[in-house]
Amino acid sequence: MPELPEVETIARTLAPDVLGRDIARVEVFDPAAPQPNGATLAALVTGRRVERVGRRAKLLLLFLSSRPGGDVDYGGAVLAAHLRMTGRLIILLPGATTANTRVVFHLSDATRLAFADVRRFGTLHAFPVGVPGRGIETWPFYANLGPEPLEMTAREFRARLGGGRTRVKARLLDQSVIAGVGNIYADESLFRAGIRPDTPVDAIGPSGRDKLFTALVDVLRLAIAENGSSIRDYRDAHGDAGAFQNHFRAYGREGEACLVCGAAMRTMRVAGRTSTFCPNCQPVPDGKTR
DNA sequence: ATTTGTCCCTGCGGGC
DNA sequence: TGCCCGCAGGGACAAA
Repeated sequence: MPELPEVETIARTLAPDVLGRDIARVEVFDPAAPQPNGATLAALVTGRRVERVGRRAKLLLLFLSSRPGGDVDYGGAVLAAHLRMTGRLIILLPGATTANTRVVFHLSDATRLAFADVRRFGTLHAFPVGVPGRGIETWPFYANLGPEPLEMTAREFRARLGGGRTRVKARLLDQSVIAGVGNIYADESLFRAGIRPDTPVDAIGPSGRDKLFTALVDVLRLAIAENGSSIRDYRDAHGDAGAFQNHFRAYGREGEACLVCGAAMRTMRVAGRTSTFCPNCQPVPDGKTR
């Protein structure tokens, strides 16, 4: 579930509770969560200090300090969490527990950071910094990520959308093209741009691409400002829901009236995902759309 | 070379 | 009321 705005929100709400603390102990309840395994991950992160909290695509990143005095000072480590569909990163208050806890990081001041995940699709990866061949840049998923949509130019977006008969929504969801866009924000930006999800990218001209880029950036910024979208599982690091679901114009509105023209919203399957659109405001392209 | 389908896993809501 | 089916925000992989 968590897409770019949700992970961004988690990073922001997590930072005050973890920055400057050391990771004292890692408690693994589900051996499948840490990659490649709990012992390796724990060895990489234990004893390090959280120096920065960041996000790349849908990955939540904890940048950890070097470990002077250790056997080998690797110059730091990076912990990367991917929450997939139902993962959560939650700061546990003293005595509190949370359901479906898979890993708990015990920090130096008794702060506990829990990684919980009902469906267990989420993963945790840890990488050393400064060790050739072992850094996060060697992780194919990470290495292949496209640029951040909020850090790219319209010109770059127009080019990266590419050509061919690939459907535009599939291209938007391709993390190697643009990083961090998922089903919700793809549908929302296509609706705002007036482009059907199954439009071949070939049929979208420069002005259509600019419109789509503007819509995407707007939607992502608004969603970040609203602390993300909480459909069911998503919560920030303190367990609070986001509010952007109250601003959806397309996602989840099948059968409801289009907020622009009143037509009944419809769904279709694109790139293996349900896609909601307005048959009137997002028409089938007649050749080259401008 | 792309692109679609299947699978990972659990829970929930709708339909019967 | 209760059961069953389909579907859910993502991505890896196999196969067409």
